[in-house]
Amino acid sequence: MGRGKIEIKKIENTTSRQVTYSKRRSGILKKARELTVLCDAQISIIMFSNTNKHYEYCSPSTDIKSMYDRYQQVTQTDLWSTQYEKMQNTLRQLKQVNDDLRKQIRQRTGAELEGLDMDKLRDLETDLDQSLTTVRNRKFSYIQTQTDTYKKKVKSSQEQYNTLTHNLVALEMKEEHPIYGYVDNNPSNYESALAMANGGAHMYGYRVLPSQPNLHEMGFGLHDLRLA
Amino acid sequence: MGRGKIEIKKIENTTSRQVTYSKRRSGILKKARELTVLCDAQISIIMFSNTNKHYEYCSPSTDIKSMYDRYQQVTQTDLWSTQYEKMQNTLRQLKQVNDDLRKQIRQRTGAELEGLDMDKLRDLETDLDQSLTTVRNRKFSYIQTQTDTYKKKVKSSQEQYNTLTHNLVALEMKEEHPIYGYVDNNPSNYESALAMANGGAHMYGYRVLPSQPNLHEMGFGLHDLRLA
DNA sequence: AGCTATTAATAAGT
DNA sequence: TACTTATTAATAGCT
Repeated sequence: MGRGKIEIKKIENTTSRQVTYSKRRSGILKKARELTVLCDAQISIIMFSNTNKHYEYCSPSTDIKSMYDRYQQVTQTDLWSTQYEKMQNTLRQLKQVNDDLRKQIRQRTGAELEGLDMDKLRDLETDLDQSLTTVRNRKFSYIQTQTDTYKKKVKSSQEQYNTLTHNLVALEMKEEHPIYGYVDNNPSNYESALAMANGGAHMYGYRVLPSQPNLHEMGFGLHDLRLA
Repeated sequence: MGRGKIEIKKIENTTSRQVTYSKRRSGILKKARELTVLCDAQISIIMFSNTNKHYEYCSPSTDIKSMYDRYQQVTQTDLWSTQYEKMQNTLRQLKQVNDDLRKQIRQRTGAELEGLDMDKLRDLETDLDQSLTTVRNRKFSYIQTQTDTYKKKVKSSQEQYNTLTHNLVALEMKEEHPIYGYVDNNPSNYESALAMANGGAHMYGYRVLPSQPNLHEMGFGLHDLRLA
């Protein structure tokens, strides 16, 4: 079809090749469009010229990715969709686990108890009770640690104070003319300094709960918070 | 090009459509082959007929997947990798959330408390305490419902018993020759029958916990389990 | 699946 | 790149 018959082999003349590429390319795309309409088919075409320009056609009722996915499904070549579906499964499972965990938490906060029978309610109660005990123990152990730390800090502070005072006195004695007036070498404000260092009871985040039966047993009642 | 010109619209006659599909399909594939050779191009074609049969063409120097990969590189459209990466992100996030939820649960059971400061410990304690109260309330409400049900069952049973006894007596009176001996029309074993129906305290899954301060406040102490 | 009249595509030229 | 046209190729309708 043309002014002469041509042999089907690579056109060596670059210009001719490009012209032919352009013409025949639009020819194919037109044919593809026509076939799509005439026969209700779905066609995806991707073309690269040897100059790396690309052209494509895809039937309007679909898109390139769908065509490729569908192709893989049909041909069982499964280059990508297995992995894709595996991921989707994992995703579904993770979401399920997520929901389960959330429900567990909700039940642990006392919500959604409707589905639980007596045995499960009892187990949950026991569990929560034990957990509460553990958390309380932890809290009091935390308080004790903090208390010990503050005790040490106060002691260290007093030692430092004593040393400084001692040195100051020694210095004054040596220079034989006191610079500063009277210095309280054995301060009676020890107790109040201690209280400040402790920062008051609120520093331990202590809060009176409706029921704290362990408070006494643990030996950490409010009156015990003062340092020995 | 044919015995007559045709309009480009869907061919309604199924046979004609399939014939035309077949002819034009091979036409396109031939054109694609020719273009590949003539112009040193690379072409990938995937076609689906409306009967779901698929045909493809791909230039011999490449393959379909490469073509689609190259296409998405060139067009920056990222056919699948965006989706793929999105999924991987979602997956990572879900895993993280699950881990967090698990940690939350572990902390609610009193484990892994090391990272919590005083404020958080106190909050957790308060929370657990409230949850425990809720679960206990639920348990006791469960017990009450069960108790009510049993009460009704026992009453209904007694009414039935009364009716039967009454009928039996009436029957005996009518026939004037008692078949069975003395019948307890007003049984004194009501209380014990009730106890049996209750199945004893263990039926409620009642268990004495180390501390149950709410037991009394709720008015459902052990001594209250007997039916009024 | 073939046949062939007819239309469509296109090679070469402008 | 676009238009023209002689020529070949594709194919519609038929068998």
